[in-house]
Amino acid sequence: MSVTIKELARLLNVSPATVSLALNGDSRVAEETSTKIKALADELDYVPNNFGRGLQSRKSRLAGYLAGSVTGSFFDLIMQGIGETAAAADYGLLTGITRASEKIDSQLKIFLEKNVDGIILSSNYSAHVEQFEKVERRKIPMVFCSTQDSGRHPFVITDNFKGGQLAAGHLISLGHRYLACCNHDKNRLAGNLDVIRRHGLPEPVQFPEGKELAAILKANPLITGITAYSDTHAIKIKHAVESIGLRIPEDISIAGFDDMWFSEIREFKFTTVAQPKKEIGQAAMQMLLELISGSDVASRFMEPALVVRESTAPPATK
Amino acid sequence: MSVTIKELARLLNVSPATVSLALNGDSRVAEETSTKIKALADELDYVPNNFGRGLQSRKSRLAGYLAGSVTGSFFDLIMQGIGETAAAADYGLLTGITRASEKIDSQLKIFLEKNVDGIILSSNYSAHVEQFEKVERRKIPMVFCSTQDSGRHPFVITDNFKGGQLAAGHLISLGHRYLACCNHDKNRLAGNLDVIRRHGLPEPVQFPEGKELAAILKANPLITGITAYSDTHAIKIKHAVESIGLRIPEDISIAGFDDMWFSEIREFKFTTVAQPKKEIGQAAMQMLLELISGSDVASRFMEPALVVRESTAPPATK
DNA sequence: GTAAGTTATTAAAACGTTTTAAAGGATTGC
DNA sequence: GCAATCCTTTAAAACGTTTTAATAACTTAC
Repeated sequence: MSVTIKELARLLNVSPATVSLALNGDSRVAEETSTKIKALADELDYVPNNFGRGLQSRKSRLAGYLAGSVTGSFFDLIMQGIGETAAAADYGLLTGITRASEKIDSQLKIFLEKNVDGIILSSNYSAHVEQFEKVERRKIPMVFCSTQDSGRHPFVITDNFKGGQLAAGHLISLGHRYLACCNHDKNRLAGNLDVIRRHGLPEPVQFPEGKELAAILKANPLITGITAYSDTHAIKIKHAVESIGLRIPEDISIAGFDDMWFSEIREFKFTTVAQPKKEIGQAAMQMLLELISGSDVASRFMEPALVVRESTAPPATK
Repeated sequence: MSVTIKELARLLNVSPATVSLALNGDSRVAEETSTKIKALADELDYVPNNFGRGLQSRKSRLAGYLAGSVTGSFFDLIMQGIGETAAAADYGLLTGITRASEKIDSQLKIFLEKNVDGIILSSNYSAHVEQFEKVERRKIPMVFCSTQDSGRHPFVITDNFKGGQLAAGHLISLGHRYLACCNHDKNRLAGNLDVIRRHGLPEPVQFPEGKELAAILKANPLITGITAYSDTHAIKIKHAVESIGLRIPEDISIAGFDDMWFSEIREFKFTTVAQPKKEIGQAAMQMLLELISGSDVASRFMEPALVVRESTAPPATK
């Protein structure tokens, strides 16, 4: 089959130990021998066998990534960030994309069987924490990516409080005084409220569910600005607004969150708070690697950025 | 660390061989012994070590998946299909999401190191086939998923010819006679042309690039229907159409392809040809498993389905 | 009561790597 | 010239599993 250390050793009349040492750059092996060995390894296209290696080192250089299905480019870019960082560290990324909780179980089983050195979790699995017990019992390092854990594991997440401040702050700076916060992320909402209160503005209407939005807007004609939980959510809000004959941004300004690809197309032109998606993925993997190497790791908050487009404008003078 | 076969053997005063045999359901081991062993394994949460196993079997039960970054839900669902099918067969899915060709190299290297039993390729890497030479030299089974290979490897793909027929056929059945085919997929275009010619209609304008669409529409006022390469592409076409003051579908009908999530929202309501994305992923993994087990595998064409929404309507009577 | 056959178990080798302790050979210091 | 030191190499064990061939303990048949 493929060439092994033993084979290289045989061909060069040295011992397998020497070959292993040389290939791992150990300074004990003579320059000349080392060069010779590396040259042959290169020529014969030697690839270290991960089984033999893992059996010995008890490390797989494999990371698991578990995520619920996520539409849009959000998941895509995070995963790309994770994957590229993993690859740069010679780590493989074992992925399980699924929302169904029975499937999560089987994914975790596979992660264990394949001896992943660590696991990154996106999306919120708090509902089935018991399924992670086995993982925890094995003390496999875990990092939460774009979700916040209850405390046992480090996480990386956009600074949602600051993001909430950016969104509401932008609306306020345009002159809006009566806002509605359509935000079911606690921290984003807190950021909204913080800046609203700082400016001494009236308490905003809150409808985390965003359901009866049209009715609420009708009942509160003073409202001119809305913070949305996400850009996807902003689409629904836009529909609700338009359904009662109001225009964006002339009558109502909407600030989204995430900066998805569609936010910049003509139909939407959403002002939004961009999340550094790829960087989040990179950070998550970086943190996992550190955890694996035994270091302590602190959670990280990533910087959000305001992107102003055309869904926000100064309120009409009434 | 975690419990091993040896440990189980020691605790039960049997040999490791017996434990292994029992756990693998070999009929040679006595019913009673087998039950005892399985019970303890269960209790102590035994997980077979993939290194030991792989070293012996030379199989990793790992599949590689390489894809370019793809926006929207397309990639997402395909990957979910692959992953779930893999998990059901106790296979782990090693993923590399990247477009950059240097990164592809490093991903493939990792696939080799981790001893993947097979590889699924999405998106088109024909540009750097030389990088796959090592993979081919090692005779690692490969399946192309949603791309077509030159012939050496089986693929699974939507029947694009039929999809093209569906799109154009739909426009024709609405009464359109002068079409434009904005389709840079050869087979989809061929499907378009086939049905157009069958109906004896005039040759359509073709602008695979879709660049100067506005100008072309102005120059050809007879055109009332357009087939788009994808739904994403349909957005651009819609913009071009609207930029010269034409309305959809009153003046121009557009048929998309893919059935992405955004195609059904109010701003678009695209009539489109749906691809069975998840099924494509499932089929790809299924095929790979068969290839791994040594069977011969034929390429598969998956059935597209027409989804009629509001971007198409009968042409205005002129 | 022995031979043949059946059933259940096991010892040992193998897979490919890393690592430790030891050994061999050369050089240096005195 | 002998011991101490250094540099390079290696033998051997270990990691956890599977598998093959052998062994042991029983039955059954005659």
